Amino acid sequence: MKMPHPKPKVKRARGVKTRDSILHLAVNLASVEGLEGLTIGKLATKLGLSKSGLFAHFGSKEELQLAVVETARTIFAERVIKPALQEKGVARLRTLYQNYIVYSEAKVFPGGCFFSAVSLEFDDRPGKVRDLIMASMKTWLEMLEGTARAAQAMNEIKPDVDPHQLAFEMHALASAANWSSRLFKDRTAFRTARTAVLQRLEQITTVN
Amino acid sequence: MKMPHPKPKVKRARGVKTRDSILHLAVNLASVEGLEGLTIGKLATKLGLSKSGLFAHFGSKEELQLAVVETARTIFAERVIKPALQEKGVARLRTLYQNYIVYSEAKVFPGGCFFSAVSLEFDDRPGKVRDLIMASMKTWLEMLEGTARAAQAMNEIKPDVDPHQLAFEMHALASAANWSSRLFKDRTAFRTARTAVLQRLEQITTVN
DNA sequence: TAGTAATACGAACGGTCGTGCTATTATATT
DNA sequence: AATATAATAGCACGACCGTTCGTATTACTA
Repeated sequence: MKMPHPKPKVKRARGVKTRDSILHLAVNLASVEGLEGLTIGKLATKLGLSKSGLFAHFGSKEELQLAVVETARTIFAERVIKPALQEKGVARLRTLYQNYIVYSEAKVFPGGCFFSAVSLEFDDRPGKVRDLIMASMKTWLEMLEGTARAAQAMNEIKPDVDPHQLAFEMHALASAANWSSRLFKDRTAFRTARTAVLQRLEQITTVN
Repeated sequence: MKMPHPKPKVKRARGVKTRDSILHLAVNLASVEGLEGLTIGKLATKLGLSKSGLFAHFGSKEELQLAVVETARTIFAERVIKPALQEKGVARLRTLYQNYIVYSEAKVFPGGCFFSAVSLEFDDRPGKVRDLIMASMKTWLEMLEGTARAAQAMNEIKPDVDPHQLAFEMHALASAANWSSRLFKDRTAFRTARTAVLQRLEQITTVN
């Protein structure tokens, strides 16, 4: 039985790096032009790669799209969800919302919220990509709803409030801010959306 | 000087009819697959026309897209706005909202709200198509805002309410209902959105 | 009935798409 | 240094895209 040296830290490094650079360009591009607007040739040209070389990293366009959505998911979690987990109760809810607005407004993706852009694009294209987008959005909505429910259990939100309803409204206002800012190229929508949610929360919270 | 007979009622009838049938198919298709997903060849095949014959009606794909948006605009006005004009004050506002929900839920377009589908698709593609979509949505939002303002002038809405803010919120909730119903294929979102708006209106109206 | 527009068709164009094959280069292991 | 393996390039394919052009068909006019 052979007993080789313990595997050195990295076995393969070159491929992972280019793969990452591909995905980061792709996710930015997709937020602007959509997941279907993504083109293997265009990506390759912009990165100074060959079409086939880039293609080999994924094996199919669908796999590329899936990887792009996963990348966006990670970034979203890092930027919006994770920082809010340090808070509790209604403060966490407020922070989640605030983080989403900032994530959209600060152009973490140049085309605004990645998921707003692609979820309407793929809502009628059955397949793995649609499923993954759908699951991502479900996770987000459930995060809002669960947080609201927890805050309610802590008596920070009035008991007659429906957490599902509240989550829906918060998401609606946040999305609309993103939508308005994209279509009309004005940033005032973020403030309008923030005003709406603050007002709504004031009505239903028991603490400030 | 010649004095010809008065022009007969219709000079050209054949072309207009096929053009209409093209546009009605195209607007339905576009609500599902987007304006860029529209393909002249696909349209022609589905209608039993030749690609070039269909193309001749518009001269370019952009012109086709513009005509499609105009068609959608007309249908939207007919279905959502026009019937509400018989009402006044806050009743008109309620009817506008209700009509939008029904328009989305009843699948006037098979892909849900046409403008929700295409406005995010074209928000980063400068050109006449984007401008037309933008103008359409602006008209809609101003319709909501103007109606709210009029209702306020009639003392049916409390004076401290910002009509712009209210219009934004109503549109946000309506869009989110459309979005949720499309992505998750569930119809409960329409009820959730309706609940939210009714509740909101109850807070700020002075009449029932 | 002849002539003239309006419509529609068929074939072809240059381009770009995703994808497969084969060769070549760069890295890692022996 | 030799070799195995992973990463990238080159090239070609069939399909479909929007668009053009010349021609045939249809309908209206004179």
